[in-house]
Amino acid sequence: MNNLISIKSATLSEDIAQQLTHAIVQGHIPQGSKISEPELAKQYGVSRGPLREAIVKLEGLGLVTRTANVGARVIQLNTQDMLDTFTMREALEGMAARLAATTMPADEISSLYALLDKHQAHLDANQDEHYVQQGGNDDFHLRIIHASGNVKLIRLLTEELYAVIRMYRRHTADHRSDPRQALREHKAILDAIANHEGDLAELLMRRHISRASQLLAQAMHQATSATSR
Amino acid sequence: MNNLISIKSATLSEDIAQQLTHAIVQGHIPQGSKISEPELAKQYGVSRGPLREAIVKLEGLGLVTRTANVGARVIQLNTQDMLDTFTMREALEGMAARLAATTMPADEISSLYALLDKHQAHLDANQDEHYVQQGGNDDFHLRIIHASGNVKLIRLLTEELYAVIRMYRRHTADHRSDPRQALREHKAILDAIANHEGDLAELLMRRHISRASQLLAQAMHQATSATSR
DNA sequence: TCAAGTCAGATTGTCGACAATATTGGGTTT
DNA sequence: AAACCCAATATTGTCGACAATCTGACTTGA
Repeated sequence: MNNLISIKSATLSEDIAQQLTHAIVQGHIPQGSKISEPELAKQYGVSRGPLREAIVKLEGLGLVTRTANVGARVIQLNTQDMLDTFTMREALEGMAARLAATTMPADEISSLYALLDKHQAHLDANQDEHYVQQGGNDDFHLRIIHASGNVKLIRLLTEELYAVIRMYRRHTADHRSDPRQALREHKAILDAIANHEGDLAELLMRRHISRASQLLAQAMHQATSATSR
Repeated sequence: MNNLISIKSATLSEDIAQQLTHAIVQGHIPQGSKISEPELAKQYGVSRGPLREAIVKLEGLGLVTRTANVGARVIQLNTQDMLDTFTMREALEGMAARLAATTMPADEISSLYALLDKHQAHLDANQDEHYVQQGGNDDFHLRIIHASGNVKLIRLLTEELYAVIRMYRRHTADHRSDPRQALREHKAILDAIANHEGDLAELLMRRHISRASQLLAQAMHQATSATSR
């Protein structure tokens, strides 16, 4: 198995951590599976030292759980954890939207309006197919977060929490019932930010995320009841 | 130098991580100082392996920053980072208070009222000296957080963020201008929770933390301008 | 038949040594 | 005197080997 993405980092352990994160988020390493240090070390062609460091980092990201003398396991997504995570996200991204309403520069606002137009055009041209914007510069949520200007908040959301959030969003994308509704909500949030209405921006962002989590919970519930049948 | 607290963990690296965290939060290892792996390894009587693992964990906690091929440094507290951190805390603990308003059981509520009475009595008996409640079971904020029932939120606040928050609170405690005001605010928050008023509980918790951060910012500003004089 | 105990195999935790990179101090040049 | 270069030194990154612990199958006895 070869690594599709191979950005040379300064240190092996960083490399491995990135590759492992990608592999887990994309589902190449299945949920709940055990992480075998000797096996992965051989696979990536490194010794166990850097690999262990990478695993410790993944534990910090909440992608694996470690038990002493037993080893690491990839987390298993489940509805309750998802709801808990999205509640946190609601609080944090809500705050980010509030802050963005006072700090976002005018040109970034217009740039975001352009982005939403692009999304709109994509929906029109592709029979409402969901626009894949995972993590890239076209990710509306990431743009808002960065506009908050709060370094700590940005770091927490984009570096520590977003790996797990992305895993859940991968599911959302498949089961999203109405991408146009999401786009409308994005537009409303951006309007509030453009008008410097922090309270409103926060409220709308919260509702937007809350709604997404409810849709996702439904989808996950259906999925589990289907497999258990 | 001996370790005051020595709770035997299953693994050395956990031990070291805990001891280092304590040492940094308590200021035994000064801010901004470099972490020398050989030195600390000798000091704690372990090899560099587990020590490095501990450092990686501390990096995840935001207590140190690491640079490839250079090493780790203890973070340096400064006003901007503090404000950023407390803004996050505002969002998260505000949410915790909101959740607690619907999930906190009646006996825990009475127990918390008793705790506040105890704090009141302490203030009456000790000429308004600030009651030290760092991290223990008498910590009002921690009790609220746990009452939220959101596992992810609890983990984030108590395990990942609280180390840094405690470092800042250590300063607050010294410069707290009016502990009775803080107590009044705690009481108001608890009242809102007891009445199951989630909106109000969140609002009050946010104001409470915001006020604390402003006081702390003032204190830190005075401290820096004093030393630079 | 089943439960408890035992033992081999495999995996994780820890260590000491080597390689790669950064830091330093002295010396040289302009 | 200041700036630059280079070598010596120290520190971090990586590796392979050993020790401690867990896992699972087999044996044994009730």
